[in-house]
Amino acid sequence: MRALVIEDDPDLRQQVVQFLSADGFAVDSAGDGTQGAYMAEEYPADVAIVDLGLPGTSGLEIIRQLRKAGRKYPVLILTARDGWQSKVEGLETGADDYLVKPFQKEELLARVRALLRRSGGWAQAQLASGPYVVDTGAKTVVADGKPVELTSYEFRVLEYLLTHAGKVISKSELTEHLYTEDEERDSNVIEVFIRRLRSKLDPESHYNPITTIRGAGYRWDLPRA
Amino acid sequence: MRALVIEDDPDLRQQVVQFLSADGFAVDSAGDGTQGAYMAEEYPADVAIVDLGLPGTSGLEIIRQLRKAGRKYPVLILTARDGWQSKVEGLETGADDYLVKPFQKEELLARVRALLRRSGGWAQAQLASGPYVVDTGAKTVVADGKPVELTSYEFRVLEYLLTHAGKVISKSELTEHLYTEDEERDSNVIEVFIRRLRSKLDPESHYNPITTIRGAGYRWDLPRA
DNA sequence: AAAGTTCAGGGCGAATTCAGGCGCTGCGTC
DNA sequence: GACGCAGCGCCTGAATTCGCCCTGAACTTT
Repeated sequence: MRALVIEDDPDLRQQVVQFLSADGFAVDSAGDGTQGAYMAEEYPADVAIVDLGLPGTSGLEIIRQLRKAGRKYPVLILTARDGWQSKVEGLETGADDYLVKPFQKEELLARVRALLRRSGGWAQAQLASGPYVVDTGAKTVVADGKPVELTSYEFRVLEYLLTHAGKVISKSELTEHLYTEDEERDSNVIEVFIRRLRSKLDPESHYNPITTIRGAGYRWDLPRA
Repeated sequence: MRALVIEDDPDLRQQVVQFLSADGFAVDSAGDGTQGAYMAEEYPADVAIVDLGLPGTSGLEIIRQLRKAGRKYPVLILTARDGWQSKVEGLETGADDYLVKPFQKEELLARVRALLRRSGGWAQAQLASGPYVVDTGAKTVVADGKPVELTSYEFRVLEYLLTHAGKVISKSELTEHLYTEDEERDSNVIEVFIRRLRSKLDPESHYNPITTIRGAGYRWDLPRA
């Protein structure tokens, strides 16, 4: 998952980036509204965290532009305690949730995860599909009741596919959402991760959860519960 | 475990902090409601002890804010004898237990431990998992019926992992909950404690109670009884 | 003296790359 | 329409790289 952080206070921005990275996000960040607005339109993302009190283009303006440009991903806004009334404006403008500063790491992560689940159409922390149960919080996967050990990147690929179940995801889309550096690498990492995922999730080829669409990408084909 | 103490009487506050520290808690404390409310939102904690009769933001208000902000950890309220009716209000507001002043050290610790156990999903004083029995009150550990000698910090690490059995706990989360100073240190203390814990708990590698999830943290993997 | 912390070296698992092979797909020929 | 061929994309197993974590021991603090 790829997140965009727009926050002017360098310390706070640094912290938020750190939290998200540690939780397995690919993170882009901007320190002012102008740069933020640019990134919001240029870069792919799955969620944005935007401070409302920004120099340059205001947070509200960013959200407006972002929605106008057709970006559908959820936006979490950060507000100062005394500026809580602006949150209403923010939510009306198109933000999806808000968090009052100061806040705790766990709180931020919980909200972000909740937004992502909602945007994928889920309400709970555990996602079930076919014989699989994926816990995005605990980062565990269970197949037919038996735990499956996945490495960090394997889990991220699975998570992304599952969040977009039924849709074809291209390899470049996966790369963009899993890695922060947006250099298109000449590599087959994704293919390798797909292979490992398949062999770990379905060693005996009973379900074949991931089908490959030649020339287009991959698709998670099991119905979600 | 990290506790937050909010109490205006300096002597009593000092005492409570002392009790908890001596029992192995990392303790933050505040002398008035305003500061307390701030800390409640700013710092991570596993339990809070709040006096209801506070200057500044009232104790009830703190609990309200705390719950509104999504903090799930248990709250123990302190009430004066003649203000016992306020305890009802407190419990309704979201506190989990109460203690009437004056009280004894043992009573306080017992209640706090009970709350922590309940929040972790247990009802009893002794926690059993695999061949291990951990007594959080007596701070003793038994493996296969034989006592295991742990140092204070080793015990704290074990306790935290066990309380969150099955969940991946990052090194930074451990640091946050074991130490009061929240500076992120460039150090490998946690790794060292993990190592010592492993060698003491399982010298012959029979159970491997703590698995490391590379890049993410550690997880207590034995089922709890 | 015991517990806690730091340090440096090395091991090992995860991430990435590489090279070879297979299978789809489109096109040309019969 | 059938067949064959060529090209590209994907699969796959193994080699290589990279850096996190482990480990033993020295150092510091209580």
